[in-house]
Amino acid sequence: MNLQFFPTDITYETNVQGKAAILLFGRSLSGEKICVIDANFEPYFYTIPKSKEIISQLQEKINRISYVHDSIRYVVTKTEIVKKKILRKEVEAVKIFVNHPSAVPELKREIRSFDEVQEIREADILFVRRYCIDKDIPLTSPIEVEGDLISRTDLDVEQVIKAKEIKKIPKPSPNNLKILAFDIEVYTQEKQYPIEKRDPIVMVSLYGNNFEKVITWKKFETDKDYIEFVDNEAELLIKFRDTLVNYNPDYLIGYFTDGFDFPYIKARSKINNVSLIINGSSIKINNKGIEPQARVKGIVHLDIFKFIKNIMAGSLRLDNYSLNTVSYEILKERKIDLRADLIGLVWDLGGKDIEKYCEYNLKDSMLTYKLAEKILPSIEELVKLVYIPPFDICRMSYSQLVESYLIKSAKDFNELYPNKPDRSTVSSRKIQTYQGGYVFNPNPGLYENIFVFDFLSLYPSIVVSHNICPSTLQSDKTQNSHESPEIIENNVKVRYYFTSEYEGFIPSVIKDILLKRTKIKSLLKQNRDPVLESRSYALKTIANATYGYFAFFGARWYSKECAMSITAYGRKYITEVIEKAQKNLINVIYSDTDSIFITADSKSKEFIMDFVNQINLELPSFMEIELENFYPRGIFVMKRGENEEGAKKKYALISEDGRIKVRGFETIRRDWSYIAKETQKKVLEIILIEKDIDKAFNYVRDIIENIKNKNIPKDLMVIRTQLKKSVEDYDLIGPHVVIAKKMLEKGMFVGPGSIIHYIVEDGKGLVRDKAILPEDSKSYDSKYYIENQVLPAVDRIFEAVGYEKKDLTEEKSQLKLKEFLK
DNA sequence: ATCGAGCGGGG
DNA sequence: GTGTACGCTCGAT
Repeated sequence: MNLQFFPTDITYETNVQGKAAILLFGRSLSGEKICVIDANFEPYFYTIPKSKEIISQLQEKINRISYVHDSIRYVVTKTEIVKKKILRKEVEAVKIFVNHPSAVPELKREIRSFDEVQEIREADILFVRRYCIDKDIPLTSPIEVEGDLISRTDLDVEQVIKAKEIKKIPKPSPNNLKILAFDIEVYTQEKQYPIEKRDPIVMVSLYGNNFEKVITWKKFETDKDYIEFVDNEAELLIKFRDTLVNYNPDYLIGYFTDGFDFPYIKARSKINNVSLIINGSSIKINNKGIEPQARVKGIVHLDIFKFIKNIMAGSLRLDNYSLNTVSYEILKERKIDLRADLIGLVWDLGGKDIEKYCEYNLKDSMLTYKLAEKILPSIEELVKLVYIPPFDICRMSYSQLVESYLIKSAKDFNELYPNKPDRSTVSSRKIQTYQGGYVFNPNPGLYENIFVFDFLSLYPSIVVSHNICPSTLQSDKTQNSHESPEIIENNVKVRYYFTSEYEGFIPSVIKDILLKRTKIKSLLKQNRDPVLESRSYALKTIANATYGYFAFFGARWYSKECAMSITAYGRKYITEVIEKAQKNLINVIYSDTDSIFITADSKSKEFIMDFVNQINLELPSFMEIELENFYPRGIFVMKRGENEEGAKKKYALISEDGRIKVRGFETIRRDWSYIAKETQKKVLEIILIEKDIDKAFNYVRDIIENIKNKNIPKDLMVIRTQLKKSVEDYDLIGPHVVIAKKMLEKGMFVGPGSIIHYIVEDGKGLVRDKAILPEDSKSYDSKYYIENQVLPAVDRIFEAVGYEKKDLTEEKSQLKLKEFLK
């Protein structure tokens, strides 16, 4: 039979012959959920001999490899001698085919030890990724399969096809993929976070196209027909699984579901002794790295928080990335305002109030669904560009995206992609520093009418126009080579040279991206098209990350010389713009790498936009500056001349709609006391909204006075820290560990995950010696709260507007204020 | 100065 | 899973 479908998820299994077979899950054009199994693909990798002459000898030796380990056979099935390129130079390599993906790491170790071998290449690409690239199958775009229907009772799909042949349909068409969003609510004690071992899941919501459901296990009177009651948590879990499989979405969307919901569901399933099998497999939490990932076989689980945080945060510039904040920014819609830590109370009380939490639960899923509708097209465009499955694209960082795109592109250039750097290389790269982007530090202070411009394609266009690439870097200057601006390296002035004889691998990849984007943008000028907008976004995302990639310590195509040359050109271009602005009497207050902040002063918005348009006409092709936003007021706290590497960039801006954007102030964290967080927030508000520095100053002095006189309620003095492991496992005893021990002695429940609340009391010694349970505390250490909490949160702000730290603490220093106001 | 530990997101 | 894992800040030592 012959079938067209949109593949969404890819994995592999080992069949009865001991061979790997690819499983492609997806949706047919007629809307059925299907699985295509393709056993016609073999793993392979390359080795490069020390010299050309011994290549046949090496090939012979490799052909004979075969061994058994733990009763698994690892065999070289075939070898070929092939011509490849490394940084544009031709090499001969042995292409080694093996019987199974797991044979690759085994056999590569063996072959690497041969005397004839220079190095191993391309032995670390995932089998499924290799398949997508070699067979030219980008997921989510239409595929045609020729094959036979087979029966697979373990798979929750409508059809399973064993593929004979599979190929991409070149004509793009919009997909018909189904989205379902979900969210759980967990029994929570007041002012605490839930603990897996103790607190059950009380409800779960699911939201799709014309589909809404909340499952909960405590009955109450309700006329909401989306609420479904079950008897207990175990049934809730089973109902969740069944609802999911019945709806059978292609994408299952959540918000921080990798880090919270799925690990929680998994843990509670174990406690309730229920197994949630989907497509013959349980939910897998990959916990090996720092951040867990939750995988459901055959359904693409996307934690959109990851994509927002890793990829979109740079352009969103929000001060936190909670569902509420992000929804408000993107959808202009907020969460229902309910305290999540009171669920436990309401649940125990029972009755109609639980309904409010059902609505709250559903709203979270709905917001997540709506965010996915906005974001998914961009993820899908990246999937088609980079040839990585949506599951991985959603969780990738910028550098991984760029690297994956380069690996995919390497095939078109017959390039062998480089190996990853080893540990020692990584650590030596980490300590390397060099001149970065140009930073124009402002004089600290309060500014009005601020325009922010971004110099977006600055670095990618430099890469293209000056052919900057590890493959074009020359040891000496030659005729017609590109010469970088002067760079200071280890106190010596140097320049780098890049050949113009041929186009480098990376510049031509980036040029292709920029050309495609230019074409799309001109189409977009005629007609608005959400798909093209997403494509443009995807192209921009990759292009803008190239510079950072050259300088990233883990990069395969790392090049300090390239990175330095790019920033050197960048400094040249951005300082030229700054100089032109100043010639036009436009006041530049701040600039960092690729953004420029100016104040309008008496200039009209038209004047400034005209200036920007003029700059864009003069800039080389692809380069342009765009208006990022306008801010009526902003406060900058760094000093001009304080331009050393890594200097913290701190500023706060208020936009026309009254929202405050904060950069570089770190007090949104849980482990600061409320008094510190509140004071900082208030100070920024008074300065930015009320424009009253005087008032802000006196506000802080009052707070400090009140702390000294012990007039602050002790609730505001509480510091919260989470216990991450059992108390006996700690080597380093911090204040929260001491308190946890005390709580255990008192017979209170404390375990990994508990939030420990404490107050720092008067006394001698370390902070931990002074830490005390809030209910036992009679007073608090004023000095600690003033000097370690409140002042660090606000002192730089006041320095920016002309005060010193001591002005805040010393008795009566109104003089300074008067001086400043003159 | 170095190192362990927690934060974020989630409830 | 043909694999690797964040970047920063504070307190203790």
